[in-house]
Amino acid sequence: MTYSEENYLKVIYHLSLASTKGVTTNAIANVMESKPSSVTDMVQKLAEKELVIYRKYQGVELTDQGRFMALMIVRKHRLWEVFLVDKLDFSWDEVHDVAEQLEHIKSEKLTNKLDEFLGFPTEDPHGDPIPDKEGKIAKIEKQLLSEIPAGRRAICVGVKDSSSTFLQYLDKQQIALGSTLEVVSKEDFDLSLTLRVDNKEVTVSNKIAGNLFVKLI
Amino acid sequence: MTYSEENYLKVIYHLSLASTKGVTTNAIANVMESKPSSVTDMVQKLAEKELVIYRKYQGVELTDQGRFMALMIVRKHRLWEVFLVDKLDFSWDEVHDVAEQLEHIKSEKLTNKLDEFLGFPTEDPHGDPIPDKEGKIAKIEKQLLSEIPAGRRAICVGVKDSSSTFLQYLDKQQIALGSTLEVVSKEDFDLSLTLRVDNKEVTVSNKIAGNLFVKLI
DNA sequence: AAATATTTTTAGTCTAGCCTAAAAATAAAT
DNA sequence: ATTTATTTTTAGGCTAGACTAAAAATATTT
Repeated sequence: MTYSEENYLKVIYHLSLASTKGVTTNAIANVMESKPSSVTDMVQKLAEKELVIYRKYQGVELTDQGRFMALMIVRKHRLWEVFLVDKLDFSWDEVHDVAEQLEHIKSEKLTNKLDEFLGFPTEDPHGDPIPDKEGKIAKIEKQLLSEIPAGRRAICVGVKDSSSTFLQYLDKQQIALGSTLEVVSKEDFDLSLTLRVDNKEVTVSNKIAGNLFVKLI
Repeated sequence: MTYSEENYLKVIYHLSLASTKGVTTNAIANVMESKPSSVTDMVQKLAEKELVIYRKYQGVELTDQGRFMALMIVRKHRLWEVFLVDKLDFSWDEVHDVAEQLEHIKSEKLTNKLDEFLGFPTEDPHGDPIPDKEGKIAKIEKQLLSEIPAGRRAICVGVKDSSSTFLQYLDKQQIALGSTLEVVSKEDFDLSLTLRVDNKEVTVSNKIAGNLFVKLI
């Protein structure tokens, strides 16, 4: 498996979570910042290796083998993120690019020893679940903050967007994983929310609330 | 810098330690398990980038910039080896291949945080010195066991060959870094040595003794 | 010093992974 | 149901980094 093939599998995996149908050439090209024609080439190669099922003009789906490989890459990515934050004191908005490189290191032993060293974490610093060595993912119950009605309280458990601009915004508002948020009120006009966090009131837009995962309490 | 360019720089660095003259095309090709013609190509490319000085038929030398880059790769390689052994419980004969991959991860912050996390080690698990962030290497005084006369005692401080077969041989003889070795006798015929290690006598060939670095005590 | 052997470079191929431009298939709109 | 727009694929190129085979330079013998 080349570096590039691994990236394709990973992207197809992430896109296939969002839709039940086949993942389209265009969707892959957008995420990879490449061209649809390049995607067609690679997808045909992956199909020959039986990592994806490809039907012309219909998009691709992962085979069991392909999904497992994608899960192992996601596993490595998220374990390394935990390492960077927990052991090396990186902040949660700095880890992505480095983990993007580390996820390609090939050594099952390394991955599993790292997992052990970190205490078998089940979630990465953004609240995303970490597949175990069999590829199993512990289901996390969560909903978007934007779906919580006024008056309810919830704990912040994850982010949908993990871009550094969004994460830094949350830092500025002192919202972190584990923070308790009370939805004080919801504005009908723009669906913005007023929250109580650490006894301070903060107003966040609907866009923000639509990128924050919470668990009702 | 590509993965491949980094590997060339690293190999040229290691070869240039062994000889004062330019590093030859053939020597590089042998280490890289590639062909001399491929080396010529790459070396010309590195020369254009001013990482090496290249004179046709005369071999190459690293420029200051090239040497620094090579040192940073060696630094990463050795730091990761320490990580694998000290934190993840790898044995010293298992780390090379994984470190060979990890050395290419590009993040100064990661390298320096890792260095700190490990307690700023000065040597890797094979006794090789770790360059600091400026590229400085602490000079380690050491000599080959084969040069020690009978009757003297020395501490094992490093290995010249770090192939897993050699390292596993040392494990079997219970010789580790830090072990105290007493040269009981030296055979004139084949230059083999009889050593006392942990109150046990062991005989090692001249080839073994020529790959073990020690410090007299 | 000339002849031979070795090393190194050049010239021309090949593959992976990308690209552009054009053709073909599918989807949307009238 | 055509026409138009969009998406996807095909065809043909390009570059990095490897290769082989042949030519050129250097080293070694005699």
